[in-house]
Amino acid sequence: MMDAAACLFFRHGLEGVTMEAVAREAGVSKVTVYGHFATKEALFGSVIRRETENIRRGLAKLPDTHEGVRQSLIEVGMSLVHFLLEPHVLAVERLMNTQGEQHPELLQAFFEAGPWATKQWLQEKLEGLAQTGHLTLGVSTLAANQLCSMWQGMLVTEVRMGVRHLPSDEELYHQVSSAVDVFLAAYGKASRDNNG
Amino acid sequence: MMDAAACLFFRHGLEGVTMEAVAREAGVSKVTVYGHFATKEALFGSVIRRETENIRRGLAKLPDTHEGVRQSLIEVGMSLVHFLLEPHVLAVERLMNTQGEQHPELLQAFFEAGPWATKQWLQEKLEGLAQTGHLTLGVSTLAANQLCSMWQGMLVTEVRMGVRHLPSDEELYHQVSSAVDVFLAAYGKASRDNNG
DNA sequence: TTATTCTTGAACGATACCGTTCACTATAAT
DNA sequence: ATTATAGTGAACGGTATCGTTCAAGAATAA
Repeated sequence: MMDAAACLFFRHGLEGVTMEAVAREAGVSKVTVYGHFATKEALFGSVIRRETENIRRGLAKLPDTHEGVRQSLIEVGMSLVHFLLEPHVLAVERLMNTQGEQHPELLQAFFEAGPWATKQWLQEKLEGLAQTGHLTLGVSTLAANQLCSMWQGMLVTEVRMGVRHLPSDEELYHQVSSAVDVFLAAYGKASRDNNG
Repeated sequence: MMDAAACLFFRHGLEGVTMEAVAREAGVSKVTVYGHFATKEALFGSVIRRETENIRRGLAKLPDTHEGVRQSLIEVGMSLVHFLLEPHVLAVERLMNTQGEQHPELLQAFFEAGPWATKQWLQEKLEGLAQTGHLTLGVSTLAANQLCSMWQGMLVTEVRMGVRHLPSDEELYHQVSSAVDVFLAAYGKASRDNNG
């Protein structure tokens, strides 16, 4: 039943979905829907919270880093961008873009489970690599931000907004590996100055 | 009258605005509004096209690059991010995020006048700097994308979505200049390998 | 069997908004 | 003065959706 709602919200947005449509899609009666969710907003909130939790779990599965720094960062970057391009994730991002203003708590929770958690996680990984001498970081929070931003580039946004198709794996690899190389040119072990 | 509509659309989105509200805000009668715009969609389209044109003009005013590459790129980056953080620009981005699916032509026009024009412009500037020997580029389209992405980081998105306040000028300068330094570490004149 | 719970279809009142119509007014040009 | 142009307020029909109610059916537990 929440599956049905999620599916419809993903396709038509909050305002584009009728409680009757949810009921129909779920194969139940409208009264039953109202029996479980007092209002449409409540249903929407439940759906978003579930998907947010889903994102949290997905991000927790990002591959760990190891000593082969370049290869390692490329793997993480590919996994991350791949994940961000999954239909469910794109859909939740779209929904938060459209409904975030009306639902600040959901928006906050989404950011904490998604972008901010990712950045925090990456930052800690980078600091770890720096402490073992595999990187020469400046401000780690800036570095994580930069790497994340370059990994995604304009790609994720363009796909999310529907002005671009999904990239091929080669294209994605190009973008991610090039980002890692730029990153390592600045923060790699042998970098001469680390802009500080 | 379009000013009134723009103001309301910016605040409440397309669906959140009534033609009567537009009429009231503009200080005219609803019939008059319908006299100028056959339907609400038409009015919305006109507003968006006007604002898109406004963005195009704003981006055309970005400072030119010069031989002091680092300083130059910092200036451009600061100008760009400053511009992207202007309320009108943020508002249009928000609207395109929410209504882009329903209005593909407007969305396309917005991207061509905004993000894509910016990237194209930057790419040409970078190529110019490379030809005069001030940069050692790899794939110029990747490089422009990376620089743009690092300049903005997660900042613009966070502000647009309302989970963050406007940054101070110092904070912005930190982000932009650090991005330029990373960029130059990879593509600067004296870079050893330019990740090819 | 009986009682309880959950579900169902259908209909309802209330509200909101769209886009239109109509009869009327004001302003300005010819 | 007459005509044209543009605007005005008020009301209308139509449609859509919300959240609720009601009488009745099906399944489950005691």
